[in-house]
Amino acid sequence: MTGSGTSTEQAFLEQYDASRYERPSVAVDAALIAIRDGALWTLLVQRAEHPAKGAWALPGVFVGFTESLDAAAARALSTKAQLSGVFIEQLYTFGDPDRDPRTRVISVAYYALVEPRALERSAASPDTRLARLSVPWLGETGGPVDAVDDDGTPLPLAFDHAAILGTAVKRIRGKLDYAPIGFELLPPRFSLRELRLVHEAILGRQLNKDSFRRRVLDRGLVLPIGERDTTVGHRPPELYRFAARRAR
Amino acid sequence: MTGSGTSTEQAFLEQYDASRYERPSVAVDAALIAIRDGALWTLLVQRAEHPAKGAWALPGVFVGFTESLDAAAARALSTKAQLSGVFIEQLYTFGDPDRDPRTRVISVAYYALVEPRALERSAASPDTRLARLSVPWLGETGGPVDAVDDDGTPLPLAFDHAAILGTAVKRIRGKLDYAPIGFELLPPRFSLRELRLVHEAILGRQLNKDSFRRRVLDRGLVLPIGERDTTVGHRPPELYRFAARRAR
DNA sequence: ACATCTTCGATGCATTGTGCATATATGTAT
DNA sequence: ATACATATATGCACAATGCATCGAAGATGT
Repeated sequence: MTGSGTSTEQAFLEQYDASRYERPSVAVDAALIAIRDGALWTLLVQRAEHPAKGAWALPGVFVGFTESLDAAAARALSTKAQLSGVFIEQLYTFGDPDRDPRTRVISVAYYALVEPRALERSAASPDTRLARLSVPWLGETGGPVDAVDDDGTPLPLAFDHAAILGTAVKRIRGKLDYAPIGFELLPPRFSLRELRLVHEAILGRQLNKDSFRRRVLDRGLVLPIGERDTTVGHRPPELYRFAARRAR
Repeated sequence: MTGSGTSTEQAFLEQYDASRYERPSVAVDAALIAIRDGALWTLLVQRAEHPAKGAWALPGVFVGFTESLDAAAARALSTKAQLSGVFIEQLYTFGDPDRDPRTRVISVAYYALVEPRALERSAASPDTRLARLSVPWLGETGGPVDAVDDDGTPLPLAFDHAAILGTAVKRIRGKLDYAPIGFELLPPRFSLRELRLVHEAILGRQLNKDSFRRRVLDRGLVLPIGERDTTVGHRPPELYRFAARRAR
């Protein structure tokens, strides 16, 4: 039945052995997204070792042998960014054989939505930095994005992390149409203007003020809490809270 | 600098060694989706070996060490279903540590849209079968789906493949709202009724006939080719072709 | 005190997309 | 010839949206 050296068996073994016995490494990388000053920001970690030494990378870890992917992503956030309890979701898996020069590393990318203050706190150590994202495409075209330091200097990104960040931006833009995102990016109390600015930063374009107000209110996504923000320098806006936490 | 046995280094090594030296296997599994008789169908392969011997599985292969994920998915389609040149896209990565009883196997799942005739041809061998999908949830709720044989008998699915298929259905339903899917599931010439039945099968609900016609025509997604289908047993409908191939 | 500026929040109107009903057209089946 | 099924076009009601207008409510400058 088996053992006779036919050419079909040879072909089978050639193909099967290569994939079975030389296993790729599997990592998770997390694109942490926050919104501040009308722009998208992410958290980057400077690489201390080769390859891409000195370049800036997404926080990531290798997946433990008995660890789920979600748990590995949570561990990356907790060990590399001192963050926990944030919205996080699997994004896409990047598996170009040449994406890491050391060896074959397949990266299961995640994205997380974080309040800007929490992200600022996690960028305390000197090898981590908040970077502003510069998205060179409109809508959901897709493609890599650039990272720029607080003072405007570009931050070179390691591996294919520019593509990972671009995929995250594309995903978030797409989800905004039907999912109540933005909820994870704001404090518990916010004005409709703040919510709209979050949406505009994500989409990279301006939105109609009145349509946005009507849509959000008519759909019952937010509820007024009966207070106003008296710190704004103009007519104080009503403050709202999210009606129901979804998407988690 | 290094080598002094501090507890932090111990903790670091414990965490790093486990993930680095005992690597998970990485596979791709493909959910092939076709539409026939107003229902969703997929191609399943009966497992000849343990584990889950006799159960039905998605066509899949282990990822070669120097092989990209997309190439592995194409190889799964070509070697297990004799299919090539179809629309295929990465879906989600399933990494539950216990999803495969043999060892840790992380599966990068893909979904593909196939014309029903092509899928029928690929289900020729006795260990492959076309299965009808029974989706027990509405809209984009999500969750596992069941597979039923041609004659109505349920087909037990191996591993977490019911969840993979459910994720594929959910993804396709979501994409239908804004992407010109359905184009990969129909022959080059089709009537608006056939296109609508494809959409209804994907969404699992009926659509308004006139709204569908207007929307498709107004958006210029399809173009009349000036011929009619005279084989239908009623007034012959105009035949259309897709205006532009997108989504690939 | 007063004008000016900014944003808030409400209202009206035109446009567009959609669900639904109606009417006619054009084939097959009996 | 008649019934039946679907195609195709049109009209109407309703909802969502973009856009413009208007008054309200705060801060700031003179």
